[in-house]
Amino acid sequence: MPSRGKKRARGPLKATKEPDLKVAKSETPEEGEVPAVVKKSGKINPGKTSAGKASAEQEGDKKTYAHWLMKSEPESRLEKGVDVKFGIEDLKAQANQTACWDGVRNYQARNFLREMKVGQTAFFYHSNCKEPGITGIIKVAKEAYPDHTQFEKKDPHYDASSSKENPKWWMVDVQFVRMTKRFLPLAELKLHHQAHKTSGGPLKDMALFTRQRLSVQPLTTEEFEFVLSLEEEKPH
DNA sequence: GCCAACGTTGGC
DNA sequence: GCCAACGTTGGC
Repeated sequence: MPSRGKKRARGPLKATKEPDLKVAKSETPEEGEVPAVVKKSGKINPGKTSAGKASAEQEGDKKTYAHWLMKSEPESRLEKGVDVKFGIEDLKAQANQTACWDGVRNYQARNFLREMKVGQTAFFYHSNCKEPGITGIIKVAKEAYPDHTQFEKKDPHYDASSSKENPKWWMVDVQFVRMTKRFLPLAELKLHHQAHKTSGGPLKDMALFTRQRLSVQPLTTEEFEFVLSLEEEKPH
């Protein structure tokens, strides 16, 4: 498997301690949630209901997702002396066209990784590059398990504060499914997002724009299908 | 390369 | 527990 090119790190390499279950902040390890989307049942949380994020959906359960968007950098960039480049071509080059999605160091993204189920599909998004956008489709090949790179001192994503007994960071395996029929540029997606904000269209709340720096994000079925439908359209 | 957005850290 | 300083993400 891949032990080379890796996805992007994201996040603090130094986090000191896991805020475990303390506050209901959205990135709290176990309770992280997507503010824009829904809240969990009335268990923990509150403290301060507030915040206006009134959450949608009902009170009962946490919203679940079947589609995702995962960002990775297709162009070389050194992080602590290690190249973190991992574009879709790099995924295709792996045995079985499968790789582990290591290096995620953001609690909210980590929590989404843990929600993923085998067989679910995700868009492979190229970030921090000449042409940012969606380039292909991948699927979850293995559910979340501890990210080994957090224990490797040489790895750019090493985290001294984590332990094997209680790993802080997780990853999934993903497998290449296909390239999108055409590259779907960020700029084009953004045009739709903007238009949908007024028209109420499917991309009005897309996480790519509302949760800007999140490297692993969920899509609703409506969002996923709308984006897929763009494959058939003319480039914008 | 610049820099806005935003998550994390740590002083108080 | 607030919040300013700091560091990272990632488009442009």
